Amino acid sequence: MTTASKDRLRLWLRLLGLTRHVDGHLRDKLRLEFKTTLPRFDVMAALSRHPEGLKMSQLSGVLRVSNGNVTGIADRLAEEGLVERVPVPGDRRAMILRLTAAGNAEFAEQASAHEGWINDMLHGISAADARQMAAQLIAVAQAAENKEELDDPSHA
Amino acid sequence: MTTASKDRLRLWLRLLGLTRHVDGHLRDKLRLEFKTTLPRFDVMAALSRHPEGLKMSQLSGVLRVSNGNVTGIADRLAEEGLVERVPVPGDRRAMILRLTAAGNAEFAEQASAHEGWINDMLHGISAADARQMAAQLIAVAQAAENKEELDDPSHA
DNA sequence: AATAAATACTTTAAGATTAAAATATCTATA
DNA sequence: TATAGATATTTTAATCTTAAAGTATTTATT
Repeated sequence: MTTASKDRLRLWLRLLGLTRHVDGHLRDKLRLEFKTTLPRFDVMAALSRHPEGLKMSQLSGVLRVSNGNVTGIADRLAEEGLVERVPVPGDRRAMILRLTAAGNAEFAEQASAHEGWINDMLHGISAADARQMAAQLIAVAQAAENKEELDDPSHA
Repeated sequence: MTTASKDRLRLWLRLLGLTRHVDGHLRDKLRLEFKTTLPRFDVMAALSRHPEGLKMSQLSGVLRVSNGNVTGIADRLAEEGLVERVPVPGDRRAMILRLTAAGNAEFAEQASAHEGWINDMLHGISAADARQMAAQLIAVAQAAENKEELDDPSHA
């Protein structure tokens, strides 16, 4: 292919390498320090942003994972008393998932540690550089999404 | 925490968001166009860079995944005749995994498509910007790794 | 040579993930 | 009011993933 194509491929491999590295470190930390996993953390983080809870389908939408996936994670979190399923008045098909008091307390500790781990790992980047790179990544992501709309107008 | 810490956290979330987006798209494409998966592609890509083959342990080292993980993927690729296990002369514990002729041919097609998909998705970035960002990411990754050595000198 | 320790790989158990099928319920239409 | 279609969730089957345990073989020590 073109050299531009190779440059973009190399960028992707760097992006993937760094993300996997940080991601793996976060998983290790969550396992060792909190006996939990990143998917569980992600579910609790989403619920934490919505104290009134989220319907299962909203949750899988926010997290961009399948419905069935959330079912299993919610089951295990509920077993431990960290989340609870609440019926939705007026719609017996739906269930709202929300953090329990215990879940809220547990997540507060995890979230604080999580921010600290990332701050440690990315400490080599100044705040200004972090903001600049984040802005650049937004532009990249938008370019990627625009491309997909051209390919598949159903998402437009 | 500090605002710098929040800036780094936001950068991480952007990085993760873009990576997951591209990653998901690649998985979809591999499934729909080649009836395969990213882990299988990764194994074949590693073997493609080593035509003489790799020992199972070398392969899991290169891919940074567990030994048992590679066993299962190799089993399925071998069933389809894309890779083969070759005994290592002088060490009956070890096995070398390498692409078959069919595996080589199949991977050549997949790799070419793969580069094209990434080029399409990242088309919004100029070649120069791609090189610049890749360099920046290398610096970030190195900073992250140096930090870990300070924490855990066993990796030094 | 015998045995202890290390190495290479596979197996197992548990969770994560998806697509597709199955259930249950709701909504709209005939 | 039937009933057909849509929606919300769970279940199922397959793959991926890891840590830990298990098997086989090699290497080092006594």
